[in-house]
Amino acid sequence: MNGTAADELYGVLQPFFNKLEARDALSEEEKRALVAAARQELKFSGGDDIVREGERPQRSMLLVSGFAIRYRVVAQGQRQILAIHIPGDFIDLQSFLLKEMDHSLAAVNGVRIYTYPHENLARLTESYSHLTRLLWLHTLLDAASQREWIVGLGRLSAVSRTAHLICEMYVRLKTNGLADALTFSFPMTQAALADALGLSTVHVNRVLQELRQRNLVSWEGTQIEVLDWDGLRHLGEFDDRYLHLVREPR
Amino acid sequence: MNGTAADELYGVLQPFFNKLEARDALSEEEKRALVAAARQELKFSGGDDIVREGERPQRSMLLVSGFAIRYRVVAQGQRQILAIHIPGDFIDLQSFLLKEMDHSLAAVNGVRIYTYPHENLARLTESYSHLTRLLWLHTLLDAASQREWIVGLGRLSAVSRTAHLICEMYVRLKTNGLADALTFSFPMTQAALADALGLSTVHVNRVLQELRQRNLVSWEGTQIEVLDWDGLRHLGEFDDRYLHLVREPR
DNA sequence: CGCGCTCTTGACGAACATCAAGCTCCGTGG
DNA sequence: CCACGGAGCTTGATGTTCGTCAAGAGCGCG
Repeated sequence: MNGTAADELYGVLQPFFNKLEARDALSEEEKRALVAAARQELKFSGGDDIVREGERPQRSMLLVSGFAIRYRVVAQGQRQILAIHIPGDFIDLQSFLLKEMDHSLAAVNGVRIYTYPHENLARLTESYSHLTRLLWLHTLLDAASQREWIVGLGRLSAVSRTAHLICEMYVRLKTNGLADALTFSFPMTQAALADALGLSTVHVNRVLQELRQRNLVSWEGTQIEVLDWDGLRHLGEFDDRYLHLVREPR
Repeated sequence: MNGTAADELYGVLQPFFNKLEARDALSEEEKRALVAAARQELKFSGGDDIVREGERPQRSMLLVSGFAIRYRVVAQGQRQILAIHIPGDFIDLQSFLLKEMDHSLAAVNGVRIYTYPHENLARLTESYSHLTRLLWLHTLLDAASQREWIVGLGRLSAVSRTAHLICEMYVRLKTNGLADALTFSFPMTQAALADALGLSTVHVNRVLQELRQRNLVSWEGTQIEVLDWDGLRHLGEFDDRYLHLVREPR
């Protein structure tokens, strides 16, 4: 990759660097190694599958623009979304070590992705032990979010669960440098949201009405504005501890 | 640690080695490194907390006997179990990189644990890159189970979810070398099971009655026998792909 | 012997799903 | 410019799965 392309990539990876730097220092050398290990860019349209369950991808993917989801489909055809990814997220870092996909990945809207061949990742783990730990950490943050979803699905009401999700999306977007004030763009439909929250679309609709009625959020089209952060946080029992937003040596 | 103690430890770690060797080859040198990095043994009784949310442990813990759970408690005082751990599981490997606990760990019955100081783990990641990847893999397997729980909680009925859990416990125990035929010991009460499945104890009781009535499992005290593996697997939509039981280079 | 823990059972209620229909908005083609 | 169609959102009526409450039975343990 030549100088100009590398410079451009450096800028595009900023949300990813923000995400890591919110948890630990990242040296210039490490950033350059991450830029150098990236390969070609991919684009997908909303609704497209990016990788499917059962496949054995030879590369991992870093989302640089748009939203993506992980999901599984159960016997009766219902879908359960496992994670919602935003720019700066490595959406497929698992596959580096798990090899076979145990779930699928899809684009929510138009997305741009940079790919990291598994052999490049393996080389990074041979030479950069601190960076390796940061990539490992990245997958642990995914796992922490998943635990939070388990708590929500198992023990919170539909309204609380929804409030929690909005809180999580806001804080994660802000961490990656993609939200300011209390407004952000969120391109999921109510049907997709239902698949994330383990609800029916009808019920999601009623839950959103309740959130609006309580003056907690305004949600128009793909634009969300949090009107009452403390109220929303309290309703969703949201505590950002599980996002581990402490910059310290790891 | 002297020779005799190391030899004993080598034997005690067998379930852990089994777990890793079900996914990749583990060299003698790597095993010796794992033995050498272990420090003192801890014991807890059933019901004891092992680590609590908010703490910053300086070491990770490998479970060598007994069962342990991760859990969180929500505002109304209800508990949600996030994972059930068996001998051979590293129950607290996250804390090596996440630093602060975002959930608690408790012993289900009497447990024995070996500790790995974080500095020892850091040293392993500096010198043994393949072993590092295997430890990373270990946390990815936890995450894969969590995704499966999300699917169950979001989209499966109470009976299916329960059937799925029994299937998972059996396969994991067998992988670690702790179950033969279709029988295994499972020390969780129905109340604890309810906290794992996101149900009430009353409903768990009725679900278990249904599983018995359908001749899928026999469950007496802490002893479970799977009577109809295919029936149970089908009911729980269980597919062991997510456990990644393929021995291949990682 | 009595206490506490676990399991069990029945009656009732709440939170959600399902079904069905109509609505709004927006892009597309004639 | 308007008709058309589809996707997403909204609403009402009804049904089901599960929770809650309450009580009792069995059993191990001190």
